[in-house]
Amino acid sequence: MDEHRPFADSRNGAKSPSTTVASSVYVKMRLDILTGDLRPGEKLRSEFLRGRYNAGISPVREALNRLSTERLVCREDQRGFHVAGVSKAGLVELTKTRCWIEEIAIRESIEWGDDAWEEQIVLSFHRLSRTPRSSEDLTYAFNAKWEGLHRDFHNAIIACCGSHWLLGFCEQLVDQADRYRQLAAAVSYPKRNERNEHKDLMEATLSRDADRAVAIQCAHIRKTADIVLEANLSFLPDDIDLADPSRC
Amino acid sequence: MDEHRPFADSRNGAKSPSTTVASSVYVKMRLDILTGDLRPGEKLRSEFLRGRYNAGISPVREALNRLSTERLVCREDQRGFHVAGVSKAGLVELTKTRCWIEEIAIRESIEWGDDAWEEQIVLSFHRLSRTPRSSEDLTYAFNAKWEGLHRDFHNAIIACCGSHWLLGFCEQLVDQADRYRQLAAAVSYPKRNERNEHKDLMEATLSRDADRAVAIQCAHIRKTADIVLEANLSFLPDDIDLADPSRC
DNA sequence: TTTCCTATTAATTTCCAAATTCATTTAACT
DNA sequence: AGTTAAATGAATTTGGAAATTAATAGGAAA
Repeated sequence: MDEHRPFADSRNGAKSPSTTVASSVYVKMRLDILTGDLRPGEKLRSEFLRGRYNAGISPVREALNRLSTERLVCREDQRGFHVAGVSKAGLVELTKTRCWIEEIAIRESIEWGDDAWEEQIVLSFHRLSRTPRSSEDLTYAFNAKWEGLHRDFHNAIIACCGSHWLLGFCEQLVDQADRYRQLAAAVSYPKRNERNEHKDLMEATLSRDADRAVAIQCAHIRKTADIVLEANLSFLPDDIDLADPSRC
Repeated sequence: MDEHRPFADSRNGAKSPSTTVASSVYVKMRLDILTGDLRPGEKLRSEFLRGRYNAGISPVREALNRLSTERLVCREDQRGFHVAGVSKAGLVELTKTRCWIEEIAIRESIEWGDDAWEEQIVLSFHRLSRTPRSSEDLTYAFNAKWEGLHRDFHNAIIACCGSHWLLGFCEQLVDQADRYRQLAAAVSYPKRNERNEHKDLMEATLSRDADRAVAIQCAHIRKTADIVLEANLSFLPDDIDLADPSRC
């Protein structure tokens, strides 16, 4: 119960959509999982979360239940909740699926995108390219602003695919991929020139060259995965351990 | 608290995974939404659900939160829950997306499927073909057994696609499509010979003719959608009403 | 009539304590 | 020793009451 209802504006008829504690916990916990602040496989005890997010048990459980159906949290009846686990095999499967789904989204978006769509891509690329990847200069530190703009850019590309379902699937897969990306961000930084990759993607998209845009995007996705795989992270198992409750 | 924990088997080491009230409500409510027993757009008040499922508020809310992230229920902070709405435009978008996703799943599954996969397809087709579409003879009545076997058959086809994500997406889209199908089931029954459609799909799949299998499956999906659209159901709006809270 | 404000009612959300279930240890027995 | 059973402790799950918020109705002012 900290910053709940920061401003209850009731002057004009525009109803201010006040949020709930459950939703606020949901957003925070989701972010903590994506950044790896809550580590893969970690047990999520209600008392611990109660303290961490300064909320009661009910809103905490509501958030956990929401996250469990998006596969960020895994639930076992009568045995509570875990952060979903990760594995090399899982990353390979995820990467493969992302390439399939994003290919459709890009092709459709390029076919149906209009002027406003093009402008949004240019704009979001500009904003992204002016923001540093890391919030520190020499070492890697999570930069929430860059992360947000990065998502905006990739979302702008596929925005006109014509299916809310497809957009939702892409987002869910990006969420999952982000968890792996954060695991290796420190290792890979600053080996990579992501700006050029994004620039190429933008140019191919704006010139409506679907084949090339798809190729660039898939290479982009695979490269990120390869960096994680080649980092040989000790805490990343080859496959999902079926005895592990965080397998999901 | 009716049939909770039907048998608490603790003889052998194999831990019997006892379920929770929340999960039981979740399953029941999900089914009620898929069959249309809880109608699209309907408000879901906690008191009403409390009575309907004979449970406390906490498990009911946990079920609602789970369903809301799978887009079967739509949630508005401080304003409660609705069954997700339906519309003609929504059905068109859903159908388009299903064709995209299932095409990938079928092609991959045909590429990677083994002997056991083929046998499972034959088996599930056999079971499906021996089960009546309707649980009554002349008029349509929901037949849970047929619905289950129907899902099993289509799942068997794509089972070897190699991606749990893709399988999950297919299932989510089938869930949504089922809601539309039930809306028009009474109207379309018994106009259609679904058995032949399934037979053709099975044969194309077993002969590893991916192009044909995809064509049949997409036609299958589109035909179902067309029946719903052409039924001109009075309660099916053209587009989603943005003022309607059940829009999601 | 319309708009705005207030009082009232209804519904949602949250906290918390009791009930249930799981995990671990200890004891008893073969 | 090894296995089974009971006992203890810890964690999850649940029901309901209290707090918060939205929706509604009624009345005053423009």
